[in-house]
Amino acid sequence: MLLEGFGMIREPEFREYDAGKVEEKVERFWRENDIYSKVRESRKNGPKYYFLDGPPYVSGAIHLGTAWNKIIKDMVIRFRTMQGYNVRRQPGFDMHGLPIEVKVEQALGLKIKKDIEEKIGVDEFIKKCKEFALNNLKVMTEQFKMLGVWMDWDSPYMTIKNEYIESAWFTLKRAWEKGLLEKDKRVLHWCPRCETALAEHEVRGEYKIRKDPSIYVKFPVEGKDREYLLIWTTTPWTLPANLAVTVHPEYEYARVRVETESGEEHWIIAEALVDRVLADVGVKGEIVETFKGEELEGLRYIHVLVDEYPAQKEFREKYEWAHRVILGEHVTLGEGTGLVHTAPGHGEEDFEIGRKYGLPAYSPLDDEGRYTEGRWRGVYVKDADPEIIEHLNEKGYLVKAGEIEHKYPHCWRCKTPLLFRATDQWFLKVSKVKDQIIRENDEKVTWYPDWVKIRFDNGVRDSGDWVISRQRYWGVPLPIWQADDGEIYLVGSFRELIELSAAIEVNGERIELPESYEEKLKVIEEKLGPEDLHRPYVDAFIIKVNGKEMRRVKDVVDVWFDSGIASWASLDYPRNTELFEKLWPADFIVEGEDQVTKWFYSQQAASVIAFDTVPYRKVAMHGYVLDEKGDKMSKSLGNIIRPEEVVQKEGRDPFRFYMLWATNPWENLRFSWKGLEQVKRMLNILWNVYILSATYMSLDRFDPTKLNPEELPFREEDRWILSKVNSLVEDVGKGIEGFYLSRATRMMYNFIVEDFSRWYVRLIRKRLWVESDDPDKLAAYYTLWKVFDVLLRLMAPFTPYIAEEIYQNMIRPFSGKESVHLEDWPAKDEKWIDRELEREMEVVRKIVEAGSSARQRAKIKLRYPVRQIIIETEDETVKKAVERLNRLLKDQLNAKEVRVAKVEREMRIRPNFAKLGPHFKGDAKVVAKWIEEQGREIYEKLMQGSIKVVIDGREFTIEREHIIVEEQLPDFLIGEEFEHGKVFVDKTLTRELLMEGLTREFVRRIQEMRKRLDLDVNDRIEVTIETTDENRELLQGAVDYIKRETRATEVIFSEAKGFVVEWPEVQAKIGIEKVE
RNA sequence: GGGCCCGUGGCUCAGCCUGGUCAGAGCGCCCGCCUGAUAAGCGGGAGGUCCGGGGUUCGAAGCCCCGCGGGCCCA
Repeated sequence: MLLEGFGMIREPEFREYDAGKVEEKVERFWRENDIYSKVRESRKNGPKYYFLDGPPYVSGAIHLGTAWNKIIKDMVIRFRTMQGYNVRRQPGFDMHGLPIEVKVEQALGLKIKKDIEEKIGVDEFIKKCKEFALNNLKVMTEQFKMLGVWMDWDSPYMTIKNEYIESAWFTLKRAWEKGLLEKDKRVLHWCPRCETALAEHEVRGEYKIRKDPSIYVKFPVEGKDREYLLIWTTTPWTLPANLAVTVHPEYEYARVRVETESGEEHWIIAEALVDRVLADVGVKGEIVETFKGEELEGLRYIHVLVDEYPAQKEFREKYEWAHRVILGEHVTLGEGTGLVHTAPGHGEEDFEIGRKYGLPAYSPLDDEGRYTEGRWRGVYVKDADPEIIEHLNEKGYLVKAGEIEHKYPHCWRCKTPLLFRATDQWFLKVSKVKDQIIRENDEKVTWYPDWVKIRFDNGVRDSGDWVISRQRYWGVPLPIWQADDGEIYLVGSFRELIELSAAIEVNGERIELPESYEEKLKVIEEKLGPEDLHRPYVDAFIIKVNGKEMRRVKDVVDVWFDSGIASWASLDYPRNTELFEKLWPADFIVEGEDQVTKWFYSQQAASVIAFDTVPYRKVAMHGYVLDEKGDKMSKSLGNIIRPEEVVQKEGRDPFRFYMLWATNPWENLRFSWKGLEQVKRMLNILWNVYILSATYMSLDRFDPTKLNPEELPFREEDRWILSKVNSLVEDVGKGIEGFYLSRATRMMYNFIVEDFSRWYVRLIRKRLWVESDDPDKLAAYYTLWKVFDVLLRLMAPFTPYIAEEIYQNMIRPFSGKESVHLEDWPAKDEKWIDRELEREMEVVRKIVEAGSSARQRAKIKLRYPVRQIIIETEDETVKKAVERLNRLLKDQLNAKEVRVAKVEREMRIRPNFAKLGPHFKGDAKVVAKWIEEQGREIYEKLMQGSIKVVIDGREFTIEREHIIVEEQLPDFLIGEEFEHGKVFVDKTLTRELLMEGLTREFVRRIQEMRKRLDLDVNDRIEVTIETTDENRELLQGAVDYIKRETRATEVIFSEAKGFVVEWPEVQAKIGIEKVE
């Protein structure tokens, strides 16, 4: 049975490119035919390619940045798949953490942390968090699908799964066994309202302008009369915890004699800041002496609140370095006095430097930010600020109190100003494996672009230990069990937990567990429920190790640790080992630039701790998406553009291509609707070429499989575009491989617009109009078809929909593949590549461009032929091009003749600096000046060979290339320069040329009129023309031609009849009438 | 304060690694062309201190140094 329309190209379904319609249709096709599964299946036996998705946080909505990220990933995945790899393409989601807790708290109307345990209960709270996370995952999945991203959406990795949490436990246990997990005291951001430590990343971006006190305080130097260290601070409340003053060892410091209200005093200030500080506090003074900061080390001062804080007395006695000047490189001269008030319990740098000098991290605050001792005991620290200032004033230590507006970190959730506070936390001792991380990274990881590696290494070098404990609920529970005597045990798996468990505590009731594993499990399931490694389930377990009972430390793990272990946790390792052994490490990851010191880092840190090596081989970085003006998109600016909006307005393909085209991927992308418009136009042009091709091919029932390309009479332009498309294969491949994505897309863009549509189609148009099965036409068809065959495969990873739609009609009938996405990535076909031809065609285009420009200046429309066009050139390629591609030149320039020749003319001689420079070096200017003074005779001499001249008493040899010749043209020529010479258009209009041009003017207008009447191509007409005698005379000889071209039975010069249009441009009235 | 990146016509970006072809493209603007892809397509033109200042060089958008502005990260 013969199926109509099967096995051949059909009339396209949509005449116009409507991205939405095309995409909807293709989406349906994929779904109904299960193309995605077929693609996966088809590469099942290919070499492994482990792509690892950086898990987006399940915040609920993706933004343009997330979209960009996934678009890049999808493009790479599709590309690698077409290359034959069996790509792991599992998406992931980051689902734990404080952001979700906060959302849930808000939804439940909880105000403070205690509410969670007291009002709702941890169990219920966790349930809600989980619900929330899963729900957002669903929403986001739909959004990603909407972008045409082909990943395994049915089986994403989720950080909340038991297997995943167990993987975290395993990793932490490894760390413990290697001595890389420790409990320690650290200074961290602390929210006094939420009552938890906050991670760095939670504080990031939460620095808000705030008014704070700005005070200068003088610390009396011990044993000196009226001599003080001058310090400046914006946090008076930290003064009770002051333990030292830090100066920079290298800076110059000055002892300044000042006149105060209470008399003459000496202040110590950084020399560079003396003027500014004195002006600021409004005191006159002069420098008495200067010295290096290091000379101040050890100088003791009297603590200004020592009476109010008795603990300070003890410190003074117990610690050698308490209340002394110490040295620190972190001191700057940007603000303050160059002497930094140092409270190790309240500042990160203070803590570090304090530790170096053996000072305690004194931090007399409770969880809610109130002093636990001293004069202001029970007072919230920020409330104490004014009281402390007043008190210092009374004691005479206050030099000046003012206010300052500066950036200060706030809790992103409740907007409370954060405090720095020393607390006990758990750390991964990354500092011990830093060198190993850098070594492994340098050895095994390729970075795109390469300089990101430098940024990364610097980041690693600067990083400290990793605080992984959080005093919260929704996270991986820290698998640390502790006995009353402090002994610690790390549980590495669920099984181990069960094995070690002695009892569980449910609702305050202790239930002893039986001995055997199976029985235990049964009891646990009965009393506690099925395995769920979250709180509060795990909190219930009391384990017995070394004969001691242990309970879990209540903390959860920093959510960044979750994603850090993704490369093995997503493979369910170690609960299942198969995938891990097959796939690990990941071949490729790609994320935004903020991840350099986050996910790129957390992964390497966790991996080196667990496996002594890094978990990925190739890593690429992309930038941020900004708005058109370069501003960040934010709610407050109201400039947010949602991906859905873009997809809906412009379509998925334009969006995708645009995002991979707009800028180098590692730079920030300024999202612009106009740019998107441009990409759409490109796709529209491609579509038009498709419509054109498919329309003709379907009419002719073109079948490339019935042709033998060896026998087709390809013309130069055919061979040229085939060469070009094969070169494109190479360029695009290289672009993707090197992560020069915009290079790849720009190459494609350029090919489609410039080469394929603007040039190739333009050149072959007339060949397509031939009606019979002309081999010349078939060669053009075949060429068009072949270009599509290659081009569509190149485009498939970028614009999967339009590529598919065109493929289905143009290629599938002959390829035996159901989808373009089942095709292999094209291989460059060397035998088609002809660089010489490409160069020559380039020359032709330049000549046509220059010729058109000359024509335009001569005011000769393209419709009017010109007698001749002369190319003047020395370039061999140009000469060959003009010869070989003469037909094209004549055709495109509408010239009777195109040839290479010399044009006689007047000359002016100028020096050629580009050549003079390298030859004469320092003397170039002298020689140039000399040349400028010469006339045309030097040119003639140089045509004979080099000449020797003496300038300023020195001899120089001058060559032809050292001069540039400018010329005066004969009047009938009009010239235009191009890259390798000049193009001259002969303006001479003969009667014949005029006749031809005018005839075409009339034909065109008659055609236009036919179209306005909506006549069928086969309808015959009668033409009547009223025009000037001159025109009539010219047209008389072309009547037959006009009749043929316009399908007219008669062309009569008389009163215009029927449908009449006046054409003032050609001084004529034309009438046409349909002949029945 | 430190590290890395970016700064080219009104706008978005190429070019910079491998110094010399008058500094390129698209959008926008102005002027034309084409009309058998046509509510599309094409050509031409105007428009630039290549962030600023030094330096290297016969010659710098490009290499080096110092600034300025922006981004990310770290302090």
